[in-house]
Amino acid sequence: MSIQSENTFQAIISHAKEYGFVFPSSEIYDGLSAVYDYGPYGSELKKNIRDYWWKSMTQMHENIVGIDAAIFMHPTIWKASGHVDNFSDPMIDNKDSNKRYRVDHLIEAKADQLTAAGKSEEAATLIATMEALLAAEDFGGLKKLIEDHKIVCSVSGTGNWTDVRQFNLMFSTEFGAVSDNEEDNKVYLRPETAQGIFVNFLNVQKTARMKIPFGIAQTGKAFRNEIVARQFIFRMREFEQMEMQFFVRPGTEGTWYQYWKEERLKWHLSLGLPATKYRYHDHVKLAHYAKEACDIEYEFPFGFKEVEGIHSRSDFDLTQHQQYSKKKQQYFDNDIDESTGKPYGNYVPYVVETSIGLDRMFLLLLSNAYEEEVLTKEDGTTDTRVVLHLPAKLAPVKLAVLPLTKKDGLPELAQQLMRECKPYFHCFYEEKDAIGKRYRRQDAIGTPFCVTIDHQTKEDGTVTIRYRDSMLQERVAMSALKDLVMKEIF
RNA sequence: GCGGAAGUAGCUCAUUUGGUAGAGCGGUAGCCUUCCAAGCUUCAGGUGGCCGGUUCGAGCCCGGUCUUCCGCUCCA
Repeated sequence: MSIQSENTFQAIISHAKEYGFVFPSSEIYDGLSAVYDYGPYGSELKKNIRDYWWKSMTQMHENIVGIDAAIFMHPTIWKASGHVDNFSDPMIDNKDSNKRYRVDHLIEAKADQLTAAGKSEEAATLIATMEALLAAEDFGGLKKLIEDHKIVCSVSGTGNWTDVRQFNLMFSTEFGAVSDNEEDNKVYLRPETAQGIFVNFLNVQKTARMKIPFGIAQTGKAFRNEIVARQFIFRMREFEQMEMQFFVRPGTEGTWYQYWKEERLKWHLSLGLPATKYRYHDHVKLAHYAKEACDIEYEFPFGFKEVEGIHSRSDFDLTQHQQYSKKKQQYFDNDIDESTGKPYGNYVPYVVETSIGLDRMFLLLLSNAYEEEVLTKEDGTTDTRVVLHLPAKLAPVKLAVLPLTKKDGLPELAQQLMRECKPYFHCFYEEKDAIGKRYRRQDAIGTPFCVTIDHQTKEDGTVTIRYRDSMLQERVAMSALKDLVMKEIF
């Protein structure tokens, strides 16, 4: 029985803070908007998710290898990828309708009106002025131009505008200590990890002697200067991605797209997460690089939201890099094409991408795990416990070792068990407070197994293992414990 | 970015019209107990988000700012 209150999300955020999973960044300085830090248990959980993903990609697929590319990359990469151009347009908002316009679209529409009214000369002047101002990045001038021509919002009909702003979602900084010209030294913090894979495509293919089809996996931080970043760690300005780019022969991308679409959902379900909380969302409107795209969505407390994306990116990225870098990004395919009897030969591979947000996966697990459970005690009274039903293989702490008392040599036996298990998985030792209280503390951080050492342990070498989800207890040999836990977390 | 709401101890919240802040839970140290948050004792923890204004006096009134949540917008 669970209390699914409407404040579940709030409760999860509080719990994450109270038990050392997630803290607001720079909290003693009032925090930094949409930036969060992971605490002792949070960093363990996050690392476990990352490791599980990494292993499922690289270790479990012989044709997938990993890399770890730098966050700084050559500025031209972002021109080639389309990130610079697609987000360099100045925008303006109407304060009454809250509708946002691209400044050039707004002014061009006005020019069209003028032309239609027979004032084509005025229209031409307007366009020329606009282009000069855009080239000079004179945002004040652009706003004035809009106001001077009494351009109004088509929804509200008013000319109540905000200032003109440039919404580039990439963070930039200067590269190198001495700078004569800021633009020359401008570098971006990567807005996605994928490009680090694309630009290393040939390095990896050659050195790891990979044959198509093959994949390159990477986890790492990415940065986006989101206009609105909210919902706890769901949308942050600094976040971590786990991406895999799968390079395939042109013409086979549809099959591989289907394959990874299904494979990735299976990965989620392999963690024991409920299928009913998942759904696919196929994209109708596609990004500039995409051929096919879908999201794997999960039902968070605030609704169905994207956790992972699977995109068929065609040869867009490699072709762009080939063009901008003037280095061929081709692969020679020695396999025989049955229709011609000859090798497939040189081509730019197509790419199917799987891209999952690590922080979103973290929030997903926390949302799924959190429960305020009502317990009915033997005397009929009720009690509640807060428990995180995290998958055992991802839990920050796997085993809590708890001597029933701190006397009679029980701590010594418990320490012996600690020494035995510590090298294999994360253990936690505690002898303070009543046993029930210690169980509850472990429930709150999602520890799947607690072990109690009592007086009987001294006589027959058995201990009590207590399971987090069922709260059931069993007597098992202390010597069997390590293997018992190992079996559950692998 | 626009609109709405909120910010008091680690968490959840009190503090009746302005008079220099309390509780429960949690934490800590110890006693006692020993299989599901028992009890007793000890201690720690807040310049009321921050800055300014009004006032003899501000957690409370006013302005600004930061942060968070909700709706809209955005999300290559």
